[in-house]
Amino acid sequence: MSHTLRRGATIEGGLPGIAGKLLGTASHYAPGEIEGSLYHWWSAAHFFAADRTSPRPRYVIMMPPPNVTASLHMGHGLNNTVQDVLVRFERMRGKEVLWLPGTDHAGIATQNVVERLMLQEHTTRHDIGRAKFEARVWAHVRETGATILDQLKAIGASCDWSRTYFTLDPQLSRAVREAFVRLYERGLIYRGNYIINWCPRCHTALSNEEAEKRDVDGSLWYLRYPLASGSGHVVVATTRPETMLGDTAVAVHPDDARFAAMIGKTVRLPVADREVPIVADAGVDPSFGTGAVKVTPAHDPLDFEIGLRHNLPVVDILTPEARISDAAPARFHGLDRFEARARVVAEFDAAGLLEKIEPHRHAVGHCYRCHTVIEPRLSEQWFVKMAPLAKPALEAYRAGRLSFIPARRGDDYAQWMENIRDWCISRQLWWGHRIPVWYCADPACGTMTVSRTDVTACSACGGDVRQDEDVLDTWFSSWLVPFSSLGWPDKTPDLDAFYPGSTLVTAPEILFFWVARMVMAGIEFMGDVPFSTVYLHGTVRDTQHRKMSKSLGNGIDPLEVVEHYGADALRFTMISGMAVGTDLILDPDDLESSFAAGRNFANKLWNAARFILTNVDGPTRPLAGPDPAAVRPEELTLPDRWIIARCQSTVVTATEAYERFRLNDAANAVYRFLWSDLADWYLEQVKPRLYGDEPGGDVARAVVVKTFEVALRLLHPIMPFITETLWQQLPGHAAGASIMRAPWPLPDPRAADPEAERAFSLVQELVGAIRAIRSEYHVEPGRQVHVRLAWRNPVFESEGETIRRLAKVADLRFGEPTEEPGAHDVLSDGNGIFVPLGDAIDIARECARLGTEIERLGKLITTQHRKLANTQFVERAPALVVDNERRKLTAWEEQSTVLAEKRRLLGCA
RNA sequence: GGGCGGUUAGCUCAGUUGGUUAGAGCGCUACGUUGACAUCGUAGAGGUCACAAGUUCGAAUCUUGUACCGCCCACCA
Repeated sequence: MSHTLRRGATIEGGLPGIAGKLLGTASHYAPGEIEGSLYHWWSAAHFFAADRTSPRPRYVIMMPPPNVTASLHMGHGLNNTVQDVLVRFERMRGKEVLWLPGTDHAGIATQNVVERLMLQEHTTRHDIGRAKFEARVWAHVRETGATILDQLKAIGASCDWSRTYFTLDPQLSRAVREAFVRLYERGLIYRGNYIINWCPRCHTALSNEEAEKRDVDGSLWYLRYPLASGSGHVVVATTRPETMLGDTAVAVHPDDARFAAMIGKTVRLPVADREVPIVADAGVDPSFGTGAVKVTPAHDPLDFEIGLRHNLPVVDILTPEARISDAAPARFHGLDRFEARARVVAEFDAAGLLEKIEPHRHAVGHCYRCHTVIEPRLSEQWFVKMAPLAKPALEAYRAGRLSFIPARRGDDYAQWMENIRDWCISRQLWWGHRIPVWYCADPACGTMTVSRTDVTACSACGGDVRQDEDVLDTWFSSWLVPFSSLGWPDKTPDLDAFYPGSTLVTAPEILFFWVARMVMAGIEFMGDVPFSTVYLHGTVRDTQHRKMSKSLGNGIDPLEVVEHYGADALRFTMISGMAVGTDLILDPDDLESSFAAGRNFANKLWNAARFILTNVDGPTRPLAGPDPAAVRPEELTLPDRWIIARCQSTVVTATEAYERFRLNDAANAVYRFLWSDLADWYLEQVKPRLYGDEPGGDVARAVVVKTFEVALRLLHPIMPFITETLWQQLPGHAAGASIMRAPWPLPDPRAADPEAERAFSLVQELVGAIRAIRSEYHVEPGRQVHVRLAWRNPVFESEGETIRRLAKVADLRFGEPTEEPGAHDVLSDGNGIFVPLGDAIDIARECARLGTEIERLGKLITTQHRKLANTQFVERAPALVVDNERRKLTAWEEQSTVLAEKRRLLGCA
């Protein structure tokens, strides 16, 4: 198999700093000395780069672009490790892989960061003006911009860095304008006055998705509005009493008999001292509060609609800072909304108009960037009409062109699409893509020009124009990334080669912000979904299941983990610790408990490789194939056949697990093979042959190297550094080749060998049983014991040497009943084990031990008898199951008989 | 308020169409420096699978209910 280097790159003489390091070195793997130079080599050899001219099938992943000002946290670490695992897997499987990285300009977030910095310098963006502020942000971004991408390299991310993008790049900005203008031309973008989510701290509108709902313990205030006619009143319930300053009506349900007589009358609004009508509107829920609702069209979405239906005036009582505006009585001017709330309530109370206060828990919107309580506020903004975009995006999902892992996330997607609401895309920020709309300066003309290119004169009258002050929602550029990053709207070769992509890997938080919108944009602008599978992985949380965050101080710094444990340990922990649909729980106060396993595993591999390499000199024989030097089947010992079969089954298990995104299963399968099967058993078993004390050393070497090498390939996507390091040391591949581009191991059905697996597992069982007896009776570690087995078993004869060595047995004999004192046990096939221990044996203890075991078996046998005596079971259960149960019973009975006989021989009471 | 998940060993989690004597890693206990590895080896302790009822020859697995935890959605002011 050839390992083609990209773009003619060749690495002369192997890897700098790695070759020759392995042998004769310390017994501890030192990732820090290796990872950097390995990554550099991979990168320099263009192993990460995608070749658009390649005839191979494509595999494309768009990295969720981190915020340009972000620095790496565990969430990024997890997200990008998952992507890297998939990408490395598919690369080895022969796909032409593009993993495209980029950064997001992150409008609000970045602007906030820079504004905070400026605050320390005692200046604000308003002091320096828009142009200078933009320049200031650019300077900041340029300075810190690539930080997070560089940090990703430390965890081994194999992105195609040559194609890295930034959402404010000229090319992507052009795409944004193109998308805006096209949607505008299709009538899907409009401008209008609606109630939007307003963040009083960021001074901008937010989309519905950006308004984070949180349950808050508030109150429901019952306010009495006296009827203007003089006698009587109506009581309204509200969670925001201060908004009554902007009330322009009271509404009741048209069918509500309690208020029928009041409809059409007016109330005298206390505090604000205005007269407002009582109207009937079907939007009112008669069962909530008093059934009468105060109507504040400027500050509530439902009230706004009621206002439209009844032609009510709109009184905006709030400034952009959420202070009371001059639309309210003078004594309220400038009060913060919460101060005003207290003051309004106090005045109602003083006037005897506060009916009651009830505690009330309800959801309140918070800004997703700064967590300030959002104010619903009437405002003129730009919107995208979403229903026409959602329809085909929903159909694509229903038609199976888009699938989710875990599958139930598809329900969330469909539900959101079905209930889609228009997207408010204008933001009152300075950092972002400015809205490509120009207004004629001449009010008499009033023309609005929407343009792909900058406009300097009115398209109608040729007069001066001014551009819309607002910028677009950050997500308006992100949703185009699957194609804008490839050159759209131009028909570039990259776009042709790499759209649509394959898999999208992200956290569920941005399913609606980003994933769903990308699907809509992909279909709208490219005519096809941007990816076919969405893998939504879990969230990184602490042991109390709280999301890791800077503000909570419960974060773990991935780079610190890399420094202390190595990138492979970090990756192994994250991958093996998270199943599909579950979160990743880590303890920030105990890194050792989380990451030691990965480090230890890497170290185990390091030492296994040291051992193998000290005993392998040069190329090994092929295990199969036309090569006349190939190992012939009859040359293989039972342990050889066993480890080859285990290796084969690990290939099948791991491959399927990777394919099904069950990465933890893949990690565990390879872990178990390498540690439990290969290191604990096969390497221990094979030592004499490797040392040259026995014939067949060349076969043993071939088996060891081959199975180890296959396992390294299976593990490479998860632990790329250690696997590459060790793989480089193994014989049998071309100079300059990388495991990164080595072919994925293919399942070979001929390697399956159930007979060998069964036989060797009996050997394992016998060794384990003898060891347990040794341990139980505190036989000195160095001392050899004699072992007698009740009956002859060819496997134990052929593997006698192995058994003697691994269990420290002096001699293994068969069928010699004896009455001397010793310890007894029985194998699952009913074969009895006897270990004579002479004076070391405690007869009473041994009797008790056997008694306990017989009792345990007795219970099983009783249950089993009952089960098999049950005609219902025997008749209804599948024959295979019944047979199996019969076999179990026989085995238990045999074992029990054997143990009972042993007890008799010992003279137990 | 609606929808969806989860609850298995001290901790983090596996357990695929019901057939299990319920597993792994970490942690814990005892012993151990055997010619790869003490970041290791060997052996071991530890679970009425949240609770209750049901379906079935058989339930960790299916159904219903309860409790607790979590996620998503929602204009009852």
